[in-house]
Amino acid sequence: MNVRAGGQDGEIPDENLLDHDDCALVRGVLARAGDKWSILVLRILGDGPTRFNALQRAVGGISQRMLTVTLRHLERDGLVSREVTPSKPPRVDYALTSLGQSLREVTEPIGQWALANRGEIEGARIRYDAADL
Amino acid sequence: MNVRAGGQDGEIPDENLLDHDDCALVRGVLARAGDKWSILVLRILGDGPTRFNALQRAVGGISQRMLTVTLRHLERDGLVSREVTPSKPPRVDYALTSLGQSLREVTEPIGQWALANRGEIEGARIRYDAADL
DNA sequence: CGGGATCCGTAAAGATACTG
DNA sequence: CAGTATCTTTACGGATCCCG
Repeated sequence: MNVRAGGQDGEIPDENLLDHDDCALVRGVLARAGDKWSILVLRILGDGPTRFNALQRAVGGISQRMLTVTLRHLERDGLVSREVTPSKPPRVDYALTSLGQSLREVTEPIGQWALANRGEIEGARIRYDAADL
Repeated sequence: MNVRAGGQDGEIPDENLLDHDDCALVRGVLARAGDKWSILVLRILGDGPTRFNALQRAVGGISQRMLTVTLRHLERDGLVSREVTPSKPPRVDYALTSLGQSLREVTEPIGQWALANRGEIEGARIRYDAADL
C-alpha cells in the first residue's frame, strides 16, 4: 500500500502513500479476492482449464449459483476466461488469464503470512474474546 | 494435487501452496483486509499512533460506528493495539502491532499490483459490460 | 472525547427449482 | 451440462441518541 521501494523494517515514513481513491481500488481487489469462493476457484483454475461441473465438485460445498456468480465476477475483472465449445452436451472451460495468474502470484505471500501467523491471530482472538465476557 | 501450471512467471514451490482448509484461513485474512475501511485505517495507523477522532478525520467519510467496528475487528485479530490514557477528556491511541505491520508489508505488493493493473481491470470490466447489454 | 446501543434500509449470500 | 429465475435470509453500513 505504500509505494516506497526498499526497506522492509518497522517504520514507514509518510508521503508517497496511496491516496484515498487508490485505497478504494486496492480494497476492491482485496474484497474480490477475499470473498468466500474466489480464492478457491482461482487455486483450482491454477491447475489448468476446468469445466463448470468439475469446478463445482472440486470446490466442494459451493452452490451452482454462487459458482456462477463468482465466475462472472472473476471474468468481469479479466482474471478468468470463459471458453464455450458448442457441442452436445455443451462444454464450457474456465481458465486463468495471465492477469489472473499474476494476481495469484501476488496473493500467495498473504497465504504464507496467514499460515505463519495463524497462531498469533487465533491467540489474539482468544485473548480478546476472553477479556470482555 | 496442487496448483502450478508453469507459465511466464516466477516459481512458486508446491510445498508453499495452500490446501483446501487453509483457504478458509487465507480468505478470512483477505476478507478482513478487504472490508470497506480496514486498509485505510491500517494505512493511517502506519504513520504512527492515532487517536479516535483524528482517525475519523483522516479516513474521511467513515461513520463513528464503522470506525469503532473496524477497530474492534483489527484489535481482535491482534493487528492493532488500543491504549487508553484516563484523563479529561479521555484519550485513546490506536497503533499497529508488529503483526499489523507485517500484514501491511505483505499486502503492499497487492497494492502495487492493483495500481499496475488497474487499466487492465477497468478495461476488462468495460469490455465485459459492453458485451451483454 | 471516545465510544455503546439501537433502528433501519440495502445489498449480497445462499438454497431450491426450473430451462435450453 | 451449464446455467437462469425466484425467493429467503443474513450481513453490512449509515444515522441517531445516549453515556462516562
